[in-house]
Amino acid sequence: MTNPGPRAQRIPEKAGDLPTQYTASEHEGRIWALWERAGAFAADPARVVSGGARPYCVLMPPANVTDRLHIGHALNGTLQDVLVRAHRMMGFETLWLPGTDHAGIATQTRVEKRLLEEEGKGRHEYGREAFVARVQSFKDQYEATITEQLKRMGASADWDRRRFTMDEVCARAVREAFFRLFKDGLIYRGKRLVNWDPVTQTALADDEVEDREVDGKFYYLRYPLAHPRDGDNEPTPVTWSELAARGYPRAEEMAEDERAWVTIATTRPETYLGDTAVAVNPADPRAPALRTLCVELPVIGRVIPIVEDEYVVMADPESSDARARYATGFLKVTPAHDPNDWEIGQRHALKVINVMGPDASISDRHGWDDPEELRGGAVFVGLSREDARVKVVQEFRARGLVEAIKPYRHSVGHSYRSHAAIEPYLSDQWYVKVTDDRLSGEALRAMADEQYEYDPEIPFPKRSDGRPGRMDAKLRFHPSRYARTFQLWHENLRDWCISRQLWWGHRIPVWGAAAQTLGSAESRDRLEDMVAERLSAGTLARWRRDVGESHDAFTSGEHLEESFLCFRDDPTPDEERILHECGYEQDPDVLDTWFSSALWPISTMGWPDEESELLGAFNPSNALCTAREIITLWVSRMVMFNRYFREGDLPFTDVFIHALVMDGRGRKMSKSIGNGVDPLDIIASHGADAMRYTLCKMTTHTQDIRLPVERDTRTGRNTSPKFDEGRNFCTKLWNAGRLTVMLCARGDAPGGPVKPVEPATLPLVDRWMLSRLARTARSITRSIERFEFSPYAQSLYDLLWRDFCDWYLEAIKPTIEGNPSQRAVLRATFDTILRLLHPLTPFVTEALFEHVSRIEAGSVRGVELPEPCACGLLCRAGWPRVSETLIDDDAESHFEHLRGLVEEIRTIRAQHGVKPSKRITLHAGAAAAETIGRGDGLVETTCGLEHVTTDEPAGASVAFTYAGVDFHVSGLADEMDVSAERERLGGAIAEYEHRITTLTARLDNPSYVTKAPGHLVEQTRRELVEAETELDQVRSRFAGLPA
RNA sequence: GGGCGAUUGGCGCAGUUGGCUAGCGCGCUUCCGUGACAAGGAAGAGGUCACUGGUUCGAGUCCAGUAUCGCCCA
Repeated sequence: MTNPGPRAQRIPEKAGDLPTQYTASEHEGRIWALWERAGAFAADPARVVSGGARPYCVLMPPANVTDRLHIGHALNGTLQDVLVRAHRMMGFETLWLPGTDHAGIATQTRVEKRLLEEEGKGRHEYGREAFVARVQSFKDQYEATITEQLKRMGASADWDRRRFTMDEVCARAVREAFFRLFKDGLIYRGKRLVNWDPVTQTALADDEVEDREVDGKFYYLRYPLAHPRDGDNEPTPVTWSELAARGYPRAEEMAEDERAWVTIATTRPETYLGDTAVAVNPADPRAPALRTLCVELPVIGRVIPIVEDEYVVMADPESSDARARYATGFLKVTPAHDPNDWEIGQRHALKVINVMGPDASISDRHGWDDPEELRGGAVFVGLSREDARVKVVQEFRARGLVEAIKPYRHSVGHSYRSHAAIEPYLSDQWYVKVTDDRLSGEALRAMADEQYEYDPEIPFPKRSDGRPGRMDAKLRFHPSRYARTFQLWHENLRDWCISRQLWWGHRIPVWGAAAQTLGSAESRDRLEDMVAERLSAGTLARWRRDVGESHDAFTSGEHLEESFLCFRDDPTPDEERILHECGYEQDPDVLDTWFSSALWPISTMGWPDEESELLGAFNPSNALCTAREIITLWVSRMVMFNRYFREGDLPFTDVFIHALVMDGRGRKMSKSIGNGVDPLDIIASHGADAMRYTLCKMTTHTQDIRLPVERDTRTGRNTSPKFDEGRNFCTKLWNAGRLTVMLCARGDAPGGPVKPVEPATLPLVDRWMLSRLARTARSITRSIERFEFSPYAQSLYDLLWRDFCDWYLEAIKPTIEGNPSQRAVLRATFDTILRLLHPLTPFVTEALFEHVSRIEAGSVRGVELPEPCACGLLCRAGWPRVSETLIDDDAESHFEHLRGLVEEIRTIRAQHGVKPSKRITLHAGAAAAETIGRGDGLVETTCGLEHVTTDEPAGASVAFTYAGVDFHVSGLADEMDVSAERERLGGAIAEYEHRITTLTARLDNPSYVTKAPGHLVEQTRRELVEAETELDQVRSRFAGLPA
């Protein structure tokens, strides 16, 4: 480190130049500006492509533009920045690619809400284009805020490469990906029950639905029995006597001329309007008697069959299963409004009657239009589902058909965005066939072999084309248990609904029409020409869907075929005209946000342009840092898409799953509770480095993070005392730097070229310090590789505070002046610490480096500190290479021995109330004195000794034994404090006695002696002998005390 | 319902293949304004490692079960 560059010519700093405290706000802005001006975080893909450097790339999970970042994002960002800064220093060509996500439904909902509050208008009053423009400006605002927050945290991302999921580059990738999947038959349109959010009026993916416990009721409704309809005649009622004749259990107990009924139990009476069957378990004793019979739905008069299906839970009041206790054995089947009923409907070919509109009110315009039924049912049309429920129960009650109502607590799906109860809703949606082996199979095959759990029950997904089905990629999760989450998800995957009835998002590039209906012969010809031409050019994909007989009543019986055209690029105005003439319309829906997020690893790098340097240099990327729930939402989809579009390449090789940040009471941070924390608030109260240090320290592989939140009454901002630790650490570091600068400023500067200092020739403390340095450098480099963030922070804490400050700096104070070798060690050590620490606390280390890098001192053999690039900044300096030859076991054990002695003496001083400034004398035997002497003054300096002597003490003294050797200290006071000494020795006796008991017990156990490893038994024996001698000595001293 | 995690001094947490006289930070007690640092220094007090069994010479650590809390997916 002697490189006498231009900086080395400058006059060394004086201590007075540095204040005694590190005030983060005085440095952070200035240092960020230095980094930015130097372009320190810009990645150069050309260096990778040309083979000039190894790549390291982290993709920042794009933050939603719905809101400011909270402390959870700060954690996420800190961990990534640690990885990125460390690898940059290690010489990798490093890219950290930042960006934001348009977050379709979340953003649209927020903007709609805001517009409604501020301007009293809904989105339809603006129109699509104007509304999207409003969302756009909302997005701009939050994107700027988020970027600012990340920069203030010190995020060393390549900001010039920032992307947004809806910018042009990303949109192109979305368009191309959709086209290819469509062409390859991996996107289809399906009529299914979807999770419908009636407030935002869009379909939701399964994972956007949250289950919540709700206090509801079970309604017991009687459905009158009838014979199947005979033509248009009124249905014929079934009486109890008739049922009795059919062998229906206990029917004879009923009034025989009265009309018979079955009782169904439901939590949603309003859906009875869409019932198309009643189901009973075939094993139910009542089932045979009911075969061929129907029920007649009250009020609307629909006659529906009774079907037998094993799904139906049989009634059992004694059962431990709540469903059986509440069940009657009869289940109303509403295929259009319940996913389970949908399945039953499919099995029994039942009609599907949708009785609700998109806002979940009862409607006669979305599939329920039987005029006869509507005569009676008109009273329900237009009611909300809640009002309809009340009305239905009223109508049933008026007819004596309500048997009971019981309270019932059950879980109901709610929209994660609007929090409205989800309505299972029948609609046409686009799906990605992720269950296809080309997608989910590839995701499983991506897993690193040692993380995949083989199950003999589940055959390993072999490729459909017969290529080997072994793991061929190396996707690893950290901690490894999350691999299981990933695996189970893909083994139980369902197709992914990707259309959203929103305006904010990527519009689905499909034009659709009922194929046989519209257009003149001429325009149809022109359409066919256009299609043929585009098909051969590969810019269009077509799919015809045979929808058979429509479920919708208004087209019932009609055979339908629909035609869909997917355009690789936008149709020309001419083409659009033809499309319109032939009845084609572009799908009004947009894609699920995760569709564009899934492409993030490649879209941000320029895909589908395969020539893109970024793509070639940095895909696959290295580490992805994210939270647990993201494994299924995002990681899975990125893996599937990256492999599909990039011939099996992974989006990244390692996934680190970090903790969830909760408040002090273990609750998730949320807006509604108001326990969220803005990182800028913490930066204001503690500084960015303190925040980063603390978050990192809390990141272990098991625990979620509890963060007690306090409101600072002075500023009105949230803060947390948790961050004090980080702030204290920064202050300590600052002062260590301050002292280092001061100590190095004294004495003569080395004149001319100096040979590197040879560690073997140095005093004990220096050899010990270098050994500790080498050990720590090795362990933290390993911690970073293993995503062990807490041990990384912890070992640097120990190195800086416990080793460097508490012992090294204290020990060298008297000797460093006029000792260039020691100055070299001091400087090299502190410089190394700064570098190792930089990824964690970048601002304070950069600020100190400005001073430390100017220190003139020689180099130390074995400590290589590569100079920063031209910018001279620590963030572009090389990772320290501390040779393992510096690890010196002898120096460490000698040092530990002396440290123990020092602590013994300090304890005696404290117990005898000796003032810190008071110098005392240590009396030791010749051998011990020699050992102390080889410590080069360590003992004398660190426990306030006047000197060490082999003479017997003349006046009052205190005797003690350390490591089996007798010592005395004198000069504590004029007279010995007898009561203090009695207390001290009494405590020591108790301790030795306890020790001897446990050691003796261990050795008395014959199996310990025979079975435990020999060296352990030996050690135990040695310790026992030592303890026994020392106990004897302490006892005799205690006895010898004056009364 | 399936999967995963946690339970260690007053509080927040470490403890990697079993060898521990169980560590760290905050807080607490006593002393110290000493020439880096009071956001500091020195010395202390404080824990039957949730519970019950098992394996082992030896269990905070491994196994089984119980209880409580939490997360993810249905």
